Amino acid sequence: MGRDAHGGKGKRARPRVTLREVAEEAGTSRSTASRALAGHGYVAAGVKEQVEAAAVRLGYVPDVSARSLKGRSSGLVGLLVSDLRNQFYALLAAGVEQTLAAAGHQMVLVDDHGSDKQALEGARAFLSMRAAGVLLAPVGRSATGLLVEHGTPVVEVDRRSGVRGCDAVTIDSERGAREAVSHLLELGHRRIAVVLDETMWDTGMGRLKGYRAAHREAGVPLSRRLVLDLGLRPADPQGDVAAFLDANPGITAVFAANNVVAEAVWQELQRRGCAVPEDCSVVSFDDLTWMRIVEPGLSAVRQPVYEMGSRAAALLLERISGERGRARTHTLEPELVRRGSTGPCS
Amino acid sequence: MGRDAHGGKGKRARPRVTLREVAEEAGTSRSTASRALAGHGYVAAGVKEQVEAAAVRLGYVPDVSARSLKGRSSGLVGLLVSDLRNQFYALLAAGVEQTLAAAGHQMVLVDDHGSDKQALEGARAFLSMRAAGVLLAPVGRSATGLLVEHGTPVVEVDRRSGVRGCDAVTIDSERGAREAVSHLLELGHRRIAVVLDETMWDTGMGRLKGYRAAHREAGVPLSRRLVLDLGLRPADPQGDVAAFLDANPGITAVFAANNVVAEAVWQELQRRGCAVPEDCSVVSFDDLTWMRIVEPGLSAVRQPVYEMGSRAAALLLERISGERGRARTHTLEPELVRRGSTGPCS
DNA sequence: CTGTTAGCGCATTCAC
DNA sequence: GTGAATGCGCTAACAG
Repeated sequence: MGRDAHGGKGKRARPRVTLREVAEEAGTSRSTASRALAGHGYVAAGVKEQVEAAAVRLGYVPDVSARSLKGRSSGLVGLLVSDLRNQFYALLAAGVEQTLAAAGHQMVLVDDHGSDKQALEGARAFLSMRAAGVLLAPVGRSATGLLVEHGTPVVEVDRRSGVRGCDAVTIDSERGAREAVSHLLELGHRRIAVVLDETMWDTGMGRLKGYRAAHREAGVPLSRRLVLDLGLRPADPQGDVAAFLDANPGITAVFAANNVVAEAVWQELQRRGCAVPEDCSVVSFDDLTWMRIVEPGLSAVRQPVYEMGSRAAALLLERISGERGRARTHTLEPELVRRGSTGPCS
Repeated sequence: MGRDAHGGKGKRARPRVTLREVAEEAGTSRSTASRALAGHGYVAAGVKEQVEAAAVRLGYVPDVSARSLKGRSSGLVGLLVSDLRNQFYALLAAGVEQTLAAAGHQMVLVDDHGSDKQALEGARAFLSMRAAGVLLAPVGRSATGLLVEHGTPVVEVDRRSGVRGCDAVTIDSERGAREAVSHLLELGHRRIAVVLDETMWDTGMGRLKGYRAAHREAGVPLSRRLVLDLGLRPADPQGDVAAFLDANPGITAVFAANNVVAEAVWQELQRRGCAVPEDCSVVSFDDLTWMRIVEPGLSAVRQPVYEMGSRAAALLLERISGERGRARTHTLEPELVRRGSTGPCS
């Protein structure tokens, strides 16, 4: 009894099998064994098999610490997101992981909770582990800056920090927003509210611009009173939406700039018994699971989030394998999905 | 022109600042610098400041590869999940990340897509990077087995593989299911279907047991015909549910064993215009965002998923810092949340 | 309290 | 083709 269930890192842990032991088992030198396993350099075919067999027999697991100390980098790739609980980022991470794993890389996931300071810490951690590259949705310039400065390949996702020297994969927010709002305008709506939680990034600002552009195109005047900026991480988003709707009774449609605000808007509309789309139409930017499940379905601008993750990862992999050209930005196209939440203005 | 936007790993990358340079800058030896920065061992207060200042001035970033090569492990902690796109796992990961980050550890996230083979590869990768510990939702015994065998602390989450020597954090599936189904029985339902996607783990089997136990307690006979096992990753879950409902017209309530099957059930009920709860009541095991947003709200057994992640991480951290005792299993309690989707049997 | 010494496990010259 | 030697950056004994 009381025998350690856990080897922990203590005495019971079977000591690590090293290349040296594999070499001995195979009857070669360490360097030959190394070449045999790595596949580089010249090794006699027979010897190669011997070594591989020995490695399997002994349960050899290469040590990336040693390898990356010797070489340039660990195979690790960092991913920095703002809120893993937000399904948007979870899907992004899933896309990234998928592509990375297929290429034999591992993903180190750090959540900065929207704080630039934590992002910087994350970046430092990536540097510390000699990450082969980093993907991030910037919350400031510092993380990207530090990484680029140290020569770590960086690809920004969703937003761009403006730091020079890194690739990016984003979505055409303005265009998506324009389509969504044009859709509402075509349905006859004239007092359309836009709800956002920031205008400091291309995402929020782009969506606001698209909202405005659609109005201009349709010759419909804009009103500042119809813009609600909740700010990042609002204490009571739904309450803010409620107050806003109370103060602007003429609103017949709402454009929600992302899934977080869309949720607040939807819930508030439901709470006050507002019939959708009869009393008020709604469109969201960002199309998540719940939006196709609710009744009526929520019309939304679909972002290919998962694909954005894998594209970004693919771009990064190219840089990691030595691609040198100048910084590229891939812009993915969003797509308006019309469902039941948008109807003609009554 | 065409100056590399990317330093890549090539020439433009500023060479890494090493401890040696910090030591030179501070006018001490490498070991003193090391001690000063690490905080262990004796260092004169003044010298410590000197070294720290030098480190900051030079932008020193410690190299974990070197550190873990010397010591026992990198600070990395692995997390292996079955499907990051499933919000359940995303929340779990978020909880894990949060707790790990607070303790200064990084999380390496691997998605095995439910394949034991990929899980094993992931485990090997964790071994390779000398992970300090690993958290996983097992899809077989091999990953856990390999890890434990090598002395890596392991904590299983959500399910248990049965491999001895590792801690676990799970949810009392049986109890949660029993509550959910008892709730339906109390409402007068007598033909209650249960829909699952596996019965090979404590999760699926536990929920089935709970379903049965509730019936026994209420003295209501069981019928095999009321059990639908879709199997993991069914091609057309909604279609299967449809066929099942067609074949069993007497059903007045459905208990969905997890969020994935709940979605299929819900969508199918909607598609066929079945009024919830008037025509059919529904309860889900697992309470996700969309379930509180839909109308009527979906009654669900809430699992503290995020907390499960952080508890598991906390347990692992104890092991990592040397805790030796025998394997522990923490069982978290689920909680039935009654919403509009459950009503009296008509 | 501090510096010197000695590897951690591996990949890479370079002779053979 | 192969093996001996070297050092990646760091920390943990040791002496001083």
